[in-house]
Amino acid sequence: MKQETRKEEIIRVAAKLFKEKGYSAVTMRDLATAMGIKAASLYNHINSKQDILNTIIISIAEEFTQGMKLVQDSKLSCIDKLKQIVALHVKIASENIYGMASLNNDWMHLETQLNYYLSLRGNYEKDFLSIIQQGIESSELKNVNPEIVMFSMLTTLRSLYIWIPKKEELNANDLANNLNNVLIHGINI
Amino acid sequence: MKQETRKEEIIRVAAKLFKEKGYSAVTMRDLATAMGIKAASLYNHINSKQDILNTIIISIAEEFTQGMKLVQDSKLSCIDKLKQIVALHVKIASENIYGMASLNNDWMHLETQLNYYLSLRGNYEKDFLSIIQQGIESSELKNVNPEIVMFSMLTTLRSLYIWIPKKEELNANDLANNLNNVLIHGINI
DNA sequence: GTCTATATTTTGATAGAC
DNA sequence: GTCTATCAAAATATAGAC
Repeated sequence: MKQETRKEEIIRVAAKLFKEKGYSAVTMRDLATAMGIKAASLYNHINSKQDILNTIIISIAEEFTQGMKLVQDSKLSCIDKLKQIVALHVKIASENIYGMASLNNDWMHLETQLNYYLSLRGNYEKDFLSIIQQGIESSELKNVNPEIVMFSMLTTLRSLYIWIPKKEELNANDLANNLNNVLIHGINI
Repeated sequence: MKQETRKEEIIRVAAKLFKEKGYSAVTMRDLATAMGIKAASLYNHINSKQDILNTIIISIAEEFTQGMKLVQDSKLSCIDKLKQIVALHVKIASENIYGMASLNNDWMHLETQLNYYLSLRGNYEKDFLSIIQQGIESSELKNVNPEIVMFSMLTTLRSLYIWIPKKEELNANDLANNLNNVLIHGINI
């Protein structure tokens, strides 16, 4: 278990504040107070507020990109690939509740890294859609609108960070299984 | 067709800017520029930035509350009630793309109206959950986790404002039908 | 209904002492 | 690694002329 550096601690606390009020509404004084120090002291560890946001968002976005690559390279059926994607989201969201909020809500406040983030997101969605389309072609999935399926699954998965903290009694495995049932098999008899 | 007042125009333009950058990141100067006037002139029509947010969010939240009441008072089956809720979200989101963004992302910046908003939202979710639970009891729905079903449906529906503008070729009816299929009947064969 | 001018507060960030 | 002191810019909002 690696010891958390002061810089990492600042980023972790910042992500928590960003989740509660959003990047723009959190001031460096808010962050300093939460750390128990003065605002000026933050700059001994980080370069700027913007740098904190970059670190939070890009690290998670790259984690998703890596996870999607593993799913694609696998020889799984389409439905099993979708289940792997559900598990990927449950895992990342569980481990990074606060960061997921910034990824979802504050990506537009990225500056130098905005285009890089958008390219990662665009590719992720392209790959996701392609899995669904293959499932329809191979008759593994119903002939549904693939974009609506992706939209529905992805918004649910991207919002897990809101919901996981309210349901601490569900472990990651149970949550992923329940989500698979609901998202893939539907809810009617 | 009632003529739009200057105040309504300001609120409409503000909602559009709030959607793009969030409430906190939009300045009164941004809003004034978008209106083609100076910031000070805004205050001839509105009391404060906060008042704009109140108006945007509370009006939509009350619209949802009203719609849910109609669904509850109906004698429809559980699945038909869920379909009515889907249609309600599609309708409100279609008519108020920008306002839905504030409702979803900037409710925490409400001040005097925060508790009122939270009570409306809490009651809405309570009613939604109750419909799902009744469907399970009456065997109209599978024995799924009702909270996961509500979470999945509600996050998808609440995010429609992101997605509708990208799919202008789908009218509200087609979208609602497609969503019903995906959300209720699932996607696998 | 819009303007200029301005008051007041808050913001991100830096310099330099300890 | 933290502090005090401070800067320069930007924020919401008001007053009063036109």
